Amino acid sequence: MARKKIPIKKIDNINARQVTFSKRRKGLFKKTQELSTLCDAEIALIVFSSTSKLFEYASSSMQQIIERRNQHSGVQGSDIASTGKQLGSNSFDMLHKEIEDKTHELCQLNGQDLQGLTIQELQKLEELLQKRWITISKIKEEKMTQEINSLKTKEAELTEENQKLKQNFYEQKLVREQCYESITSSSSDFPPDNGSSDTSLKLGLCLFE
Amino acid sequence: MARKKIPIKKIDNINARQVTFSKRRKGLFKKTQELSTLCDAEIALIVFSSTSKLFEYASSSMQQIIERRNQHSGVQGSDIASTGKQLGSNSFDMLHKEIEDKTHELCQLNGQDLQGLTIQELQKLEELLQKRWITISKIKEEKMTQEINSLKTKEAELTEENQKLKQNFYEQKLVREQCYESITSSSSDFPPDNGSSDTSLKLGLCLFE
DNA sequence: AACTATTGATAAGT
DNA sequence: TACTTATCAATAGTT
Repeated sequence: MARKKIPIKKIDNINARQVTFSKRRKGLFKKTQELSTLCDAEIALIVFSSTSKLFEYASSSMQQIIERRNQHSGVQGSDIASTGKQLGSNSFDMLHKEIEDKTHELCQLNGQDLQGLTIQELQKLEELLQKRWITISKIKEEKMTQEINSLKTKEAELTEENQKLKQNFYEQKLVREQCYESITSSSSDFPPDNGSSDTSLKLGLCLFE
Repeated sequence: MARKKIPIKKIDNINARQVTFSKRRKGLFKKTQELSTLCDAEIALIVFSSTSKLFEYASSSMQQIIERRNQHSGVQGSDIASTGKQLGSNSFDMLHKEIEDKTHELCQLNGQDLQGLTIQELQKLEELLQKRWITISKIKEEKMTQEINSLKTKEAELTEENQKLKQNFYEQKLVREQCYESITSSSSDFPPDNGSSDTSLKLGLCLFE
């Protein structure tokens, strides 16, 4: 764009590269801001220099734009969120399998040369895995909530049953005492039940003593 | 940059805006790729048009770059992730309060003019809230797991207690039958227990019939 | 969408 | 790093 046209490939000379980086970065951020302002677009630009220094621009909030993008990605593509909900209880297994497949696919691609299109594919695969992760996260949460509710219900049922059994036990005790009285005409109490497994033995002895 | 210089402000004419958006977007993406290639930089560009259409470029993986940026941001500022872990059981309350404070701060800032530095501050606040959200998400998950385990333990205890009560009930029944035999010398069986709450009434009638 | 006059960006030099 | 400037690239308005 100036005294000479330069080929678009990595600049070998480190000094020249850093100078170009500074100049072009400045121009890029300016263009980004201009596009955002002129066309009312929401734009995020993240730049890491080869020396790992971070430069960034966001027309609004960086986090907001990233989230919006993630949501956008989630809606597009094979919609797993809705699929997962339709599948119901076995959705976890299906997603688990899908993840394994995609991971396998990812490993295979990593084994090959990472050229042009392959990077794109890797990117898509990674984003796909990301989507699955989000979906699974939601499903996991749903399942945990369901399990908690289920356990709470079970607890309530068991507690109720417990109460009934205790009541029955108490009533049995009363009946038994009446029975005892009818035999011996005595008003002495039964020994208190300690709940151990040899209760019947004690009671038996008591009856025939 | 052409026939006439245009002011950098939102283009009113919708048609002209869309045309400019197309042209400048194309240029921006080209410049982005060029910078990435020439200077070996890792770059992510996210563009939402005013009609909410998404355009994006990432020199490697979008998710990877976003995560790298988050890590970069995460290192800076007051590290809450580690703070949250240190706080332990009452961390939820502390974080809850912190969020309320930050939200309040955010509302105050929104009330003011959104000029230069204020947007930066808003951005930082939003990112701070995001960090809190992640921390809370983890804590919530921990709590859910704890509750599930607690309920499972409770269930086991109740089931055990239930078993004992049932055994006691059965043994009581045996004793009662022996008692009945000792009065009437009859071998007729008791009616089977259906576990309902009026069992005692039936048993009572049975005893005195 | 294509054209082109004009402005903008920048590579090389200082 | 900043400034200059010759050149190339981007694009606003037009067709």
